[in-house]
Amino acid sequence: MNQSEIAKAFERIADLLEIDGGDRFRINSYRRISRTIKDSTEDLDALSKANKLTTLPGVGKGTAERIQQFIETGTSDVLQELEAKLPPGLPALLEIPGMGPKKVAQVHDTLDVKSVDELKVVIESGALAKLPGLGAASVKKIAEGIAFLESSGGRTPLGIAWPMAEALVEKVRRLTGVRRVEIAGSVRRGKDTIGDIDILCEADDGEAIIKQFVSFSDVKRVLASGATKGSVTVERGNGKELQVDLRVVPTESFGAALQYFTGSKEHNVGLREIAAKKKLRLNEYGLYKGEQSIAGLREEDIYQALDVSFVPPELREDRGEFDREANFEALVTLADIRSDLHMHTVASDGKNTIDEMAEAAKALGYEYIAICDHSKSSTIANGLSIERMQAHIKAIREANDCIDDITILVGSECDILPDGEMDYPAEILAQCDWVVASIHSAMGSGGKKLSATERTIAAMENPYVCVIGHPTGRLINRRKPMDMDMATVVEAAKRTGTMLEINAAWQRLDLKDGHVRQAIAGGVMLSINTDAHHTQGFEQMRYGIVTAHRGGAKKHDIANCLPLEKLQQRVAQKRQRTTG
DNA sequence: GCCGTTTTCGGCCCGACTGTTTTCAGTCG
Repeated sequence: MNQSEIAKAFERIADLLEIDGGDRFRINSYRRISRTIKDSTEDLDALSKANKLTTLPGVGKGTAERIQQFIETGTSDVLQELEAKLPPGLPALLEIPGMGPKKVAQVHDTLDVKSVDELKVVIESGALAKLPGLGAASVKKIAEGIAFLESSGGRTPLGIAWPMAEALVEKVRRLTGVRRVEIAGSVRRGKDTIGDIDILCEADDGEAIIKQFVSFSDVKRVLASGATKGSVTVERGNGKELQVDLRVVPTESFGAALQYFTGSKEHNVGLREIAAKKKLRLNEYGLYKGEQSIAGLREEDIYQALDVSFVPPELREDRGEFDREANFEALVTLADIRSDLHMHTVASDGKNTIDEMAEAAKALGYEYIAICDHSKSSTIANGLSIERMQAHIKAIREANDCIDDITILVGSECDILPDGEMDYPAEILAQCDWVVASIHSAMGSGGKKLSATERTIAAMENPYVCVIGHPTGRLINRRKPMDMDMATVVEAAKRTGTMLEINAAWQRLDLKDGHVRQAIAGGVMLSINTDAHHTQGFEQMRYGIVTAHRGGAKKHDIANCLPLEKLQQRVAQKRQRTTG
């Protein structure tokens, strides 16, 4: 059983235990353990063998034994007991808005409902509405919950949700009486996928604002409409719906409310525990000593009053951000970015010319860029044959000679072939200033071929390979990451002096946040690139930046924050080291 | 289940909303 499977197993234990009416603190403990395992960058197997599992926060003797059991046997006594008692489809019922553990247990115990489909049947037959404590309104809510679940299509990619949130913020900002509007929730935290959009608004007459909000033209359904909170769904494409919550608060609570509604829930629990230890109470209206508010106007004031560092939104996930020595001040910013080191032109599958890409990059204030068109094996992407590549190299050099104030580097996004060889011979790669090596084919390679990890390491051994492009190959909601041993990849990257890419395209965000953390901990340099296929593609840099933030990346961890000469030195160093 | 500069046992975050009740349990964030 791998790490993420074990994390899911603990989540399942928690779900089943909750339906079974178990102790809520014990349930909470299992959920916390699931998250700890999911987020852990340490190798669970190694920790287990070294008897060091209990060094993980929230993991005691009992859990350590259970983890060991999962690793060795793929299950555990606790899980087996619960699964023997409750049908496997029950936890899925918890996903339905309006259905909690108590109602799930109730429909199972009284109506023998074991799945979402069986729940639909008892809704239709009217049996559900006859249960004690469940009236027509509750049943309607559950039916709508099922409909929403089926139409929502899971979580929304950040690249869709963020622009939508910005557009909604602008609409709210124009309403009369609105003083301030901010995006909160997981969009503000820059998570790669979003459950719903949260917007916070400062105004006096909440009811009037909410009324206008729920009647916006793009609203499909109104879920709630009160004096301080409105909840609606909007279309997000393909007939899918996305929930949007708007909350209206007074000036003196805006900071506290922004902190509260930004979350994450786990971060907030941690912060409130810190408050409780100081005999203070923290809620969405402020930080209170008895009845007296001691902070609430600004978000920063809350953290300061609790004597912890102000935590950037992207790092509010209860992953150790309250540590005393945490230093968030130097996190990389968009202004630190001097270049984009992965982009395509019309030579392969891009939409713009070398000149157009360079001019657009210059307009963004970049100092240098690397043109990285596809190599010969990427035939679908119109990859360049050796002859075309030779001509392309010449064209890039000429374009560079004709433009001022920006340097255009000759680059290539060169395929890593199934046998681990590069798609171009050394003579071609040696003519490049910058080589991105990527896997585009045989991603689920099995049989005699090398594993994704082995292919990646083989590429890193090549002296001309500067960076591994979109290392895991995932496409959010569309393609799973390749089965890759990131600890081994990070170690090899460090050893060979190869960088790893944070591909900023919102469909990828690859490396993802946890891997970014892992790479930085391993002393590996990263490069945040947009993989732009047209000039507007450069705008995706911000998705890469927030992903880097979530991994705790500082300016000095990012290659494209370096002055050009420093970057060139690094490239030269690797060539010397591995060739010579 | 875990955990300890108030604790090795008794705690473990906070409030709003909703629906079905007549004082609150369940759900949600």
